[in-house]
Amino acid sequence: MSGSLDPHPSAPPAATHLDGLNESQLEAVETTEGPVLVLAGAGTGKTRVLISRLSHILLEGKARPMEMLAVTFTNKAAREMKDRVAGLLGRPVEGWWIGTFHALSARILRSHAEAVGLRPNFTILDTDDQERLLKQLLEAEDIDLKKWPPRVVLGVIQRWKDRGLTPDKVTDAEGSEVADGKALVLYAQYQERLKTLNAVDFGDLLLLALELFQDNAEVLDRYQRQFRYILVDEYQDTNVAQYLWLRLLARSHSNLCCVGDDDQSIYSWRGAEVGNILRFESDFPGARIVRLERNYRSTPHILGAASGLIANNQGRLGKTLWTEVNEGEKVRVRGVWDGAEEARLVGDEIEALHAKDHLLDEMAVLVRAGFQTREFEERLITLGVPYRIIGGPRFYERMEIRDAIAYFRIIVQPSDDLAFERIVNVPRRGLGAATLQTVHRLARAEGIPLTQAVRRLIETDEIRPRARGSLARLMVDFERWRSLLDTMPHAELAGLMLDESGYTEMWKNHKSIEAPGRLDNLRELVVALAEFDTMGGFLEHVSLVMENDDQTIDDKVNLMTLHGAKGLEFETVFLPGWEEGLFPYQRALDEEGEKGLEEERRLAYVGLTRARHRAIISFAASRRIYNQWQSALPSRFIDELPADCVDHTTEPGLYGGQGGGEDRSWRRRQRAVPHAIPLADATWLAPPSGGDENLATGQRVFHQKFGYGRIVAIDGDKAEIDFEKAGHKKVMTSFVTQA
DNA sequence: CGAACTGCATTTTTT
DNA sequence: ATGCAGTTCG
Repeated sequence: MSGSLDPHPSAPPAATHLDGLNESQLEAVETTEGPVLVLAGAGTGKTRVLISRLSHILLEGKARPMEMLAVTFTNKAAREMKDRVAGLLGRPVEGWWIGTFHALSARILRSHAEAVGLRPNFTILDTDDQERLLKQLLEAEDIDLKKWPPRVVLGVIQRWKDRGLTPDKVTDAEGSEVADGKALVLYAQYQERLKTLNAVDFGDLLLLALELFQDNAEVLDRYQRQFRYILVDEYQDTNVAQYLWLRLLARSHSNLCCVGDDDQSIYSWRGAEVGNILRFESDFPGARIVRLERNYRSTPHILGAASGLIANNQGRLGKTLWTEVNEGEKVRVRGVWDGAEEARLVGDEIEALHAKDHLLDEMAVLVRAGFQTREFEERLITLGVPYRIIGGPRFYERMEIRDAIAYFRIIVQPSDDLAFERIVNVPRRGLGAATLQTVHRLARAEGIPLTQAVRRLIETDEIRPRARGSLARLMVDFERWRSLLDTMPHAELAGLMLDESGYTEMWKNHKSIEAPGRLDNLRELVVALAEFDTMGGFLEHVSLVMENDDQTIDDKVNLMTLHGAKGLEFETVFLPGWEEGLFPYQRALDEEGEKGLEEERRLAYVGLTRARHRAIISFAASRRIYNQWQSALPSRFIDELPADCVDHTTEPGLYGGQGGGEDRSWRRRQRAVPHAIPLADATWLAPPSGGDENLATGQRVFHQKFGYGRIVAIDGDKAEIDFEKAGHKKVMTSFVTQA
């Protein structure tokens, strides 16, 4: 999925689906039979190949759309593929199987739910549900939640699932030190609970599909016959379960085309196995390997720097990227004193480029970790340069959306205990821990869903009359809503539920700056719902597909993590924070050793290869982390960049060096006397305080984050401001400008 | 039941 | 520093 931000400007437009492809691209497209591994280096036109290949198979009449399976990792990539094939063919493609591993698995499982012990309306749990469920199990096992937080144990279970291991396949020794040695028991219990809840988690989608194929020869046979051509994008990101899934489906004909780049494998921490791509040839005998090495994106210096860097990794399949372009700037490497100065440097460069009519959209600041964006945000706000942050919380992860969805879920699937627990006392219905415990006890004793337990309890006087009344009313509501499911349009029903339950009311009465936004989100949710045929279909969409769609097309600087930048490209890329400990990240080194280092290096490679014309790397001598000043050494990755591709300068005057190509005197000194400088005093280098000195009470001002407002009071460098949209806030005066 | 307090960690992220 | 989560107190 090459740059939704900029689709290959240098590749010539194609008149037909094969026009303009180079020799190896053509080979990748035309080798339709048998296993093919396309090693697609960064910027080598991978997306074009994918699109052309799919079109080619369709146009050659080798398969109908429904006989083609195209697997991606993200919904975004799937959508892009769909759209671009449609664009190439000049018509939408109906009925083909394109989607993420998870979405495709879910689709298959819905048709064969009974075969794996589920009912077809099974729920797909989100992370929040999973953690709450596991927490209950941990508590029941008397495990210290401080020592073993649910998310850690869940992580262990997920890694097992990534490797295709059901509880019966895990060796006892594994995870024996996790959760007092009970990790495996917990895993089994967890799976048990999911079955009872008629629910699956993301890992299960893969695992159960695998189980379905393995245990039901006729089902597997059916899908093997149906999917005559299989295409996989980002193969280096597949985990073991996904690999097994593919291998089963491709077994009969082996018309399997995997596209990927081992040098861009940056997701091992979430189960991806580079080994899958490295082993492709032996896994699929007779496989054809096609290397895409001609780069259409970057200048030779950028490519040279990236290639030189990645050459330090062992066990690569190996590619040599080349380009016909032969001019361009060297990669700039710049040392600065601290993070603030780094932000100033980047900000100034952005302003300078912008002044020369470069689009802000074409510039990106790529950081190792999310918290690093803050310094740049602050600087850009001060400069009044618009920016956007890519990444961050997703729509369906917001509290109000999850709550609303829990209401929908409990209607569609009465046994969804997790949904019930989530909203039983939201809004407040006077149902406290005591009441819920009674409900739980009965449900557990009888092995029945919570709602059913509630139904029984309200017939008795086991619970206090107040709570009993509340629960009775809630049950009546559920029943009524459920009865409307068939007759009322579900968007309407959704709105009705949110109103009648008091949920919208709750946010209307909530006096916080977020409340109006939350109500907006709820409205948006209901609108989105209207586009689906059924409530169930919508829930599937929400759990598998829904994403941030604030794809505003304003001209803004892009701030994101290196991970978030994969697949994108920009004219200018800033790569700050190249310091030992931060990048490569210390923790990756501690936890994964050499493997961790290599993945960090791949991350650096990904970062560099995002740039078309300009890459600017920077590092700071001292950085404040968790309010502690730490001195830092330049990243080892900087040393690994070939000297002739790089223009290494330091701040003139600051370090005694006069800039200029190979000046390393600054580094030598740092190495000689690390930690020698009392860094806590480094604040003298901070930017001159405050922006606008003319601010006064009553003044109307603008703030990048909060919008327009009026100053109520000024206290030193802080001002209290009543914002029109965001409410009352205390902000630094340097962040506001006169409106 | 809700507000205040304390302790704690604090990469990367998709489905 | 900061924010979050879990706990404790009123």
